[in-house]
Amino acid sequence: MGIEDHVRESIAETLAELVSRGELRAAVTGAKFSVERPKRPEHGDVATNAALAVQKLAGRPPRDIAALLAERLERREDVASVEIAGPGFLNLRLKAAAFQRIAGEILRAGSGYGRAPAAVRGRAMVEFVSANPTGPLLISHGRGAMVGDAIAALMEASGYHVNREYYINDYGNQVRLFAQSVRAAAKKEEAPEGGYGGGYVHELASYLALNHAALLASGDDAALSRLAVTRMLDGVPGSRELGGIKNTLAGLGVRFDTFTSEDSLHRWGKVDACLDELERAGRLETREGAAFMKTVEYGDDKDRVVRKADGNTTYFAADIAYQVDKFRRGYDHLVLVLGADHHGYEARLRAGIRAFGLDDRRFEVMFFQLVSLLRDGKPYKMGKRLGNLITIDEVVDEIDEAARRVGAGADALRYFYLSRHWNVSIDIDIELAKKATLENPVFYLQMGFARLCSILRRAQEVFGLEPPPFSEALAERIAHPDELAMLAHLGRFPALVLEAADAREPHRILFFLDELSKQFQSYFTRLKSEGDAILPLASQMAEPHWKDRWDQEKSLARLLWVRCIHTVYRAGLRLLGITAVERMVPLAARDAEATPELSPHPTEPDSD
RNA sequence: GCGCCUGUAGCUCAGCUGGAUAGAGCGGCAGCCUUCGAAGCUGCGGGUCGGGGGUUCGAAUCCCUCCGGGCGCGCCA
Repeated sequence: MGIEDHVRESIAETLAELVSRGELRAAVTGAKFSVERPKRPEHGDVATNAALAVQKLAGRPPRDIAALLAERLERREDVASVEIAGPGFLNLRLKAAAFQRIAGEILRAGSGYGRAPAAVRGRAMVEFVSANPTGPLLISHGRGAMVGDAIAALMEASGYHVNREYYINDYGNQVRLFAQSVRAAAKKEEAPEGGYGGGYVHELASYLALNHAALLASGDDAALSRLAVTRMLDGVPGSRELGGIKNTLAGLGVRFDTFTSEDSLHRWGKVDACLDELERAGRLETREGAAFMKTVEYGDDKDRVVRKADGNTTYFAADIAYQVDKFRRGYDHLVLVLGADHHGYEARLRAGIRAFGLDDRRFEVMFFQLVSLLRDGKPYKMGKRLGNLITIDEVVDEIDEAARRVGAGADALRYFYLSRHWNVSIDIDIELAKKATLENPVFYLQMGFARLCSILRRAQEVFGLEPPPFSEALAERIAHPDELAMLAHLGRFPALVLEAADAREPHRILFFLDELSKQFQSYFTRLKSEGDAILPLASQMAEPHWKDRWDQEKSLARLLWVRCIHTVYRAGLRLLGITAVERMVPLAARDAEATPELSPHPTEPDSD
């Protein structure tokens, strides 16, 4: 439990005491109030508006209530002093023990710190990406992938059982057109009207010409489109340009539990069954030969066609069948991550769900805004493979190469995609993402973690010291104001994970880590300017009898504290899916021309 | 025209679901540091929170209205 939660509990108890003594009305016990770490140090370690928040329920002036609360709070174990400020704020100063206790909580929980017990909040499905399998993943799909994955991870950490699903749009006109485009390319003909062009179509065509010539010649569109879709998803052997959507996603660290095919919904008769059900319920109406679903009755702005005059069902019909099927598969909660250009869909989907008597409060749609790429502040221009469209693979490869690390591109994209709320549009500058300098926030964040690792490594290698287990005696030596402030920050992590999960806002975790990183850097510099250090410096060890002057207990206490930061830092990075790099590439090696090949950097096993 | 998103420092964005003198990064200026790991640290300057009205002890946050930007409004998927 973080500092704020402890204090909140104390205040709630104190309010209850005051009620039982007849000082306040009973109504105040349920009141909401804020407890926060104030921005200004003169407002104490924690501040609360409790007296202001309950004034109406109590029917007394806030400063009177504040005085009652202050008098009693001051007697509590962790509280050093209480001050009444302004209209009735309470500013509390806490004893060091309140902060030190957090270290014990972190070390006891280890890598599970901040995670709720598994699967206590029910089953959720997060559907994301679901890009048409008629082309490689583009840069804007990447945002959906990262946002969806991070939201799924957050929901898991907050106690949901989460299933990650990709819906494959492998039915209907688009895939038929795709197959026809591939066949045309194989014959060196123009793509059909509204069909697909681009280098990858030709590459796929020549692969099929070599390996499936008969099928190409057959005129069997259905079989050809099934094969073409499979190759788009799984890739064409030996082709980087057609590496496959699933491999692109794997390279981004995004894994799906299930892939559901639209075509299979049709084959299993789920779409027809869904329409029959609507028909029987009187939700359909035939107009000019087409079947309309009366979605207006459920809040849509116009009725929608579900079966066209030619007898074919629409995409919308399949989508309703799909959402309903998700609920029937037993999910309590559906999350759908879509690009902003799909927002027109929400009302009709919601209407469809309600038409089936399902509670659409259990259906959530998140529309992420679009992404544009820059190079040195100017619009990105690269290969003409897809005209102006940029694939994720291209960008990932370029960053991996610059950093000489497989995974660097994925980390950079994760960072930039998750560093902003998903409802604002973003620009990503690929030149910035490639830099190994302070300007690049991804580098800063990963370096911060590597430095913590390095301190722990040095402790072990030079001094044979492991971070010790938690003990109160040792924790009492964690006394530097910056150290205590950082413990308070770390203690907020579990509550933050819950807040971020419930708000579906991964960027909060990222901001937390940036702040953590900055705090440590600031501490580290300050410590040095105070002539202090976590471990003896090389210059000190050069002096005779240096060991006699070394306060080893203090070093141990600080190692314990560093271990806490390390634990939370790693947990945060893992939630975001950013690699916790234990050692950065040495600059010398980076500059050397001798090591052109890319290799993943060895990381130590997770020992939290 | 209607619907969704959005407008906060020169730029890019946070702002803990209504709290105190609105924050961070980058950029600018002034000092300091030269390393337990290389991202340095500290301070300063920078704001009608798009405009106007309302709700209340209190509004960047909630409501109304106007203005600007993005996206969407197919018997396409």
